[in-house]
Amino acid sequence: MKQLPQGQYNFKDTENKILKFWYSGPFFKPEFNPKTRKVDNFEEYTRDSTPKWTLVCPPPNAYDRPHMGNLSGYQYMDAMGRFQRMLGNRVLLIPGKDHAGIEGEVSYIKYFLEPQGKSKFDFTREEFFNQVYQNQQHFIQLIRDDEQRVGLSADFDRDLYTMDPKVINEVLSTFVQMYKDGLIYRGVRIVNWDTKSQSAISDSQCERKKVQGKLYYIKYPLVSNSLGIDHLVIATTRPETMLGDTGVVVNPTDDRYKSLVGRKAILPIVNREIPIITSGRVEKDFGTGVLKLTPAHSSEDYEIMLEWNKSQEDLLNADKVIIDYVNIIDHNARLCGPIPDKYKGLTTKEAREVIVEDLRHLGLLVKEEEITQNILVSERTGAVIEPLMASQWFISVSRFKQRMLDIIKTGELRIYPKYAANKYISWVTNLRDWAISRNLWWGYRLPVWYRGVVEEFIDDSGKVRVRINIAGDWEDLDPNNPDQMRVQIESPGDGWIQDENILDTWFSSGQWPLICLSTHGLMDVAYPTDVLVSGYDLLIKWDLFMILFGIYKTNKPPFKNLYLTGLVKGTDGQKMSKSRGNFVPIDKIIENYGVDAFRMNCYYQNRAGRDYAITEATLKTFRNFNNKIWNASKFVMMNIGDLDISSINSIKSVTELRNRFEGTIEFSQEDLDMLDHLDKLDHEFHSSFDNFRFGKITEKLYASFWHTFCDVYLESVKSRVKVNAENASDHESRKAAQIVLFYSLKSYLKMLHPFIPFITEEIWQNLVEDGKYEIPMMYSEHL
RNA sequence: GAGCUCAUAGCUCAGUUGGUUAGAGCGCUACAUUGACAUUGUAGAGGUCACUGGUUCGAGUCCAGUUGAGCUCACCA
Repeated sequence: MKQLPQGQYNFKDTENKILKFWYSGPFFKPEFNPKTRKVDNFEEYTRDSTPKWTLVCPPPNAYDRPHMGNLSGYQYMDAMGRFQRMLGNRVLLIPGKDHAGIEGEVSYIKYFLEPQGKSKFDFTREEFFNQVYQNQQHFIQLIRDDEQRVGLSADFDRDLYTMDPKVINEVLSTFVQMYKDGLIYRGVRIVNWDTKSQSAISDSQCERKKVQGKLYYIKYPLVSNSLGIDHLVIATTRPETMLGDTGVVVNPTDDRYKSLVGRKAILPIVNREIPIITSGRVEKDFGTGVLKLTPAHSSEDYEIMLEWNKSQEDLLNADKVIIDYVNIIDHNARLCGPIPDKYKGLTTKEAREVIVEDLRHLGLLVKEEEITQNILVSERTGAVIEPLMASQWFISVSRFKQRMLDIIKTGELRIYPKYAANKYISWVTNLRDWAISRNLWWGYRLPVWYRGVVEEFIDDSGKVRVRINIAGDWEDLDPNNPDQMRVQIESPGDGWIQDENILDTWFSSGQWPLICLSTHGLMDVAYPTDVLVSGYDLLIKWDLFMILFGIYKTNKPPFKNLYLTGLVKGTDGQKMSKSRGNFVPIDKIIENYGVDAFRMNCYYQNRAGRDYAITEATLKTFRNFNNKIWNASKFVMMNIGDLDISSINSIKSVTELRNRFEGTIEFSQEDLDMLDHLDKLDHEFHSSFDNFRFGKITEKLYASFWHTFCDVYLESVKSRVKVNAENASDHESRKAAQIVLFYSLKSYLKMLHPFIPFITEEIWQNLVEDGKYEIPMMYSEHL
């Protein structure tokens, strides 16, 4: 047995050495066969009856080095991967890199173009695309280095980039197929319009922001006087949108207004007659209990319109009151449509002032109130969202909802922590058709072709219309007419123009597990994958869309277990970010404390869904722990040099150990206590991986190694192993202690390895492998 | 407004289906050690388990309510 060098544990040199060793062979490939120590071919690997265990790593954004959330997430994936390998399973962790759509484009412009005083419009679309592509290639190498550095045992030969041509082709094929299946359509619908990026964005890309606003009370006259009432007062924070009102809504149970339902009001300024309808969505207690209905510029009003029109379907034609929309805001947030000329072209902000002033002159402004409101802003650009009607591409989600809910009930998908399933269920239940086109350059361009120039415009009645110019003539675009529009990957030929938009990031990343597996021919072998690890903030974004696409393509979720990690907090307990200055850079962590200490910090006392902090105090604790492991191992190895380990090396359980030496070696009580303790710990170790309780088991391992093994057992056997065995009983007592020391240390190394692989590998190679470094310890024997 | 999570030592947190005297790390105090390890050891101080009720032989744990914190969602236009 080799002896460990004196002194403190040198994590820097050791970790570099171990990294070199791991990457000196094909050890992280599932084709690696520990029995033959050779790489099987793909066929042998897929046909082998050994259980497969597969995990797709969430691809970090390729415009920067991985952040702390990425790096700590890897630790869970890697611990599970190593554990599964130790069980003897064929393990594949598939790494990837994400082009990051809107963020990729925005960050490239911000960090590379703006410093040169340029914008993307200084280049052609192709030039810009190639620049971003090249730039991300550079980062991909840096990211891969970081991933390897923190010990991620992924198969980097299978590293996949979302802008890889194979990936692009598969993403676009899905689009074409879903279009054929009637699940993707081009339609006019209300969207969240980001005026800054000039693009629609999905609900999950918006966030709420509290602002101080004003609530304006406005008189709407009635068409005829009734029971002494000649007007209604409505309250609104957005008076400028009144030009697009197509109705007035009250709660059906509101006695104040019951008699007015079915009659008409006159919309001031434009003098349009609009019906008074009802909806349970209207709050009686807010404002005056009367809502002005602007379906084109409020998603709530849009829903009320749809519900109302649905309720009218069964009525006789004469009794029907159908509500339509009037769109009066264009893509630049300026007024347009069937409105008086004086308002046309004003921004919504300018229009608000003018209209309030005009209402005041008309004597229709009753009062103004200060109010705190939650307005919708774009998560990425920060721009205020302008809800408006637009012709966009949508995915129809209704067909997936039931199945997406069922997989929770049937247990086909398990979410950790369990309570997060509630959030998933409520999001799926309320999922609306998903707008997937984005007005950007960096991403997958829609595989949609038009026979001529296509133009979206708002007509004189406030309707959004799309027209196409074929051979000089404008006609309305009919998406079902193949002479006007086709959905396919290749251009149909000369004269066909490709849609300018790109696909939403989640459209591609939602297919990620499917694409990773199919690209590598692994759908039959590894789908659904075993676990997906993501931050809980991605549950309603990425995770949800992956499940949607998984169900679309296979009727199964793409993973059996979803482990949601907490978010990483900084030294001050706040969410970690560079701008807050509570950020410990990974380079500094590795330099000062080592990767193993960082990894322990990620697991220790942590649970699914709970935020946790990476702090220097904790890192120091685990650096000290590693040093303790090092010194204890050194002590054990110094004292068992004359023990023939070959006879005990293959022993795998405490029971087996005791049977082997039954009648030949008499273990003392302290030996037996130690062995019992290890036996229990080993059970907990296994069950903690079944239950994803990493915090618990690392805490136990830490306490057990330090306090039970070092402080109690090691201290108690010192005199026994040091004695010069002159008489037979001393000699036997010494041998018993040596056996327990060896077995204990080996057990601890195995149980600690998934979490702190570097130091355990180094000690293992010397303790068990005689310093050979031929095969990683996770393969050298099964648990 | 709704939902979720949480409230345990100075700080960060464990405490699995209720069961002796409530635990760990860091920090603090005293002492020790040339030892495998000062990145150490031994001992110690420090808690009304947010509050109030209830169930129970027994509650940090279960139930109801109150207060406070955080997160998420949302139809207060």
